[in-house]
This record gives sequence, structure tokens and C-alpha cells, in this order.
Amino acid sequence: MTGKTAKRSPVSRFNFTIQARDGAARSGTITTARGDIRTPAFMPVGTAATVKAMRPDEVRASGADIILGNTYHLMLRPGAERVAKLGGLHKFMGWERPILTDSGGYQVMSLSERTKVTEQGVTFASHLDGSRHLLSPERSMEIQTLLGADIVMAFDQLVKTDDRPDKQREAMERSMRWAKRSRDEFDRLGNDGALFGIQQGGLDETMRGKSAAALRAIGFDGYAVGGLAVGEGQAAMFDTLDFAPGQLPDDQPRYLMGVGKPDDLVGAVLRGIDMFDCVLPTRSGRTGQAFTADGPLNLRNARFAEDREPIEPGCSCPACTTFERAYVHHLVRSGEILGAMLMTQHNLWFYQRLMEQMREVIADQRLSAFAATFVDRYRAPAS
RNA sequence: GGAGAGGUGGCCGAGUGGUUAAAGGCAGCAGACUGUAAAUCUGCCCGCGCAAGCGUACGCUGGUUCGAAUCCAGCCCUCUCCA
Repeated sequence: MTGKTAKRSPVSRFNFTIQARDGAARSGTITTARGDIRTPAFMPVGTAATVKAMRPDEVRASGADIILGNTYHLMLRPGAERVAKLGGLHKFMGWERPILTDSGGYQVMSLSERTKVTEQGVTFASHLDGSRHLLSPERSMEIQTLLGADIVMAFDQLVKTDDRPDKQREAMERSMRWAKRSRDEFDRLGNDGALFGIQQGGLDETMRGKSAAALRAIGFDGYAVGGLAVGEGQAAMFDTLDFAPGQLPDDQPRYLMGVGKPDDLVGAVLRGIDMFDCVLPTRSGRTGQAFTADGPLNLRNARFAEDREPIEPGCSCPACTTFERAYVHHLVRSGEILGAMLMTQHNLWFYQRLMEQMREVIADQRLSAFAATFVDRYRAPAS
């Protein structure tokens, strides 16, 4: 059941060690040239070379070991060649730890009305100025290499789970051909980082299985479960995660892309996922939603106008140890930048603390009890 | 004292005879957000009612008209300019 080991250059220090198992769940360490990543890991999203509203040192202080960047957005602005000229993405944005870059595959879906998909690749009409840009597996690898990503994602085509079955199969099969082209170009470029393949296939076990087999035949450093959390709902996502991770190599990192809400993370770790990324803690922070162990709170709500508690009682983040809800409520309502900063900071801390707790209970084989308690409390009506 | 402009729903502000319970914005009350076109978007926002609907409503009073926020008269008030 062991996946084909990827070919790597001798200088690559990418490695995944599993330290503990608890059911399907695992906790471990991914080693990279720029530092370790503790798993299960949550990676804050820094699309445009910034985790919005946060300084890199604040992101690190929250406990993040790795962040994301985005091929499509950085290709358009400021441009991959420019970032390379300025010393690479890490230096450019002041984040010296690992960076994973998404290939632009997500934008094939989110910007689908501006794209044309062919076998060669995807032509985007820039959302900034309308100019046309071709993103192919080869160009995506080149851009991610120029950026200096520690973990490069294969270029894939993402579709919605309610798209017609034939369209879903077509997208999955094309993504597998693109995965092979991504692998070949990544190797040709001599990139000494890691390359992850992305499983597609919607909610269908057979299609997921075919996708997994295709990826394993190519060989990657890690494997992502893609194409979920695109509107199918948590129950359908969990149903898919009951089989999808098991179709991927057991001894390599498994990354569930774009997920998710706190209870999504818990359910996915329970099913064997090691890595996550999601815009929710940062975006929701900017739109007034704070995540807490007692469920999400909308700090814009009138009931917080004179609330003397911190965003989340007991939280040790800088926002919570310094400010009261009443003040954060005022900032959020007033559209003050500091409101977005404090909310984002708290949410990032909350997410990282959740991952940390899961790592600890996996080591003690107590994940299912922890998960049950967490989800009960998280979903209970706010006090 | 004279000349002019104007008074519309919490605020700003469209509307100048019927299709107007009255555009739009703001404020307010909620909701959404999942590999970020997002410091964004959506809904509600006179009262009662699940709804159909009913009742109130465009400074006040009266009038014209089948019908008035819209036309007329008087009154009250605000602002600008001149004395």
C-alpha cells in the first residue's frame, strides 16, 4: 500500500514522519529546508503575498508553521519574474518559513466566467485589467518555482460537485494528465522543493479511486484531496473523506484543500487528513465573525456593544488579552482597520490552538473523545 | 422690512396628478462567507397580520379633482441674499 516515492534532487530535505496514530488520524512532522511543519497543520492563506491584516511575525506568533501563496494572483501582480528578481516570495513578504503555493487551479473554478479551458491549459482574462494569460501545468510550475515555494501544487481543474457527471469525470481525467505534465516540468526545472498531486473525482468513490491511482503512478511528495467544500455540505464531504484519504499513500502527507470550519477540520483529521488551508479565519475576521470553542460569534451584533469579556474568554491571543468585545464591536462596526486585525489575529490563534490540541490528543489516542466534546460544544447554541 | 429657495419615512435625498407604502444612499437589525476578484455580499427595515389585506403617511388646515407627496389658498417653520 505504499505509494511510489517521488524522485527528488539530493538537496531536497522534504520528509514526512508520523509520530503518532489514533484510528485513521495521524500526527507528525513535515521537514523542509525552511523549517518543520507540525501536523495536523493549518496553513493560513496569504493569497497576494500577505495574510490579510496580519504582519508575518503575528502570523508566526499564532503558531503557524507554513502559509499559502497563490500562483494566479501573484502572476498577475506583481508578477512571478519580479518576485524572483526581488529575491523570491519569502524575502519579498518577510516570511522565512515554508510557503505552499496553490497552482491556480482554484481560480479555474472561482473565476470560471473569465476562463477558457483547453487541453493545453486555461486562458484567464485578468480580473484586474482584462489582459489574457495562459496558465498551463508548465507555466504554473515555472511560476511556483520562480516564487520559491517549498511545496508546489500540481495544476488541476476544479469543478463544482453538482456539475454534470461527465463534466466532473472529464475534469478529473484532464487533471490527471496535467498532474503528469506538472511532475515532468517540475523535475525538468530542477526544483528541489516538494510537489503535491491533487486528487479529484467529486463525491464518487470510483472516480476518486481512479484519480488516486493515477497520482500514485506518477509519484508525488504529498497528496491533496481537492474539489471538496465547494457547496456539497459537510455530510457529503465527510462521506467522501470516509474513503478518499485511504486511497492515497499512508506514509505521505494528505492535504485537504480549502477546508474549513473548525468542526470540518476535526472531522477531517479524524478521517486521516494532515494538512489544511482555508480563508475562513482571515476572511471571517474581516467580516466580523469570530471563531470560539462555543461556536462562531458575530461581533457586529448589538448584544456585544457593552460586553466586557474578551472575544473568547480564556483565549491567550494578544487581541483577547488586551481588548474587550465592546471595543472590538465598535471597531468592526466602524470599519476600522484595527477591528479586522484583531479579529483575524484571534481567529488565527483559535485555529492554531485547535490544531495543537488535536496533535496532543492524537499522541494520547484520545482524538475521538476530544472530537465529540469539541463538536458538541461548538455546535451548541451560544450562551 | 424686501427678494428668493425650501419643508418627503431615524438622517440625507429622488419623486412634481393615477403604475407611490413612496427610488437611492446612510444609520439600524440579522444572515452568509470553506485551495480569497471579498475591510465583501444578501435579507429585513411605518403599524397590525402567517398571508390576502387593513390602517396610517410626504409641515398644518382647507380646497380643486373620479383620484393629490405632486395643483390652488391660507397659516406655521427653515435657509440664502438685500436693507
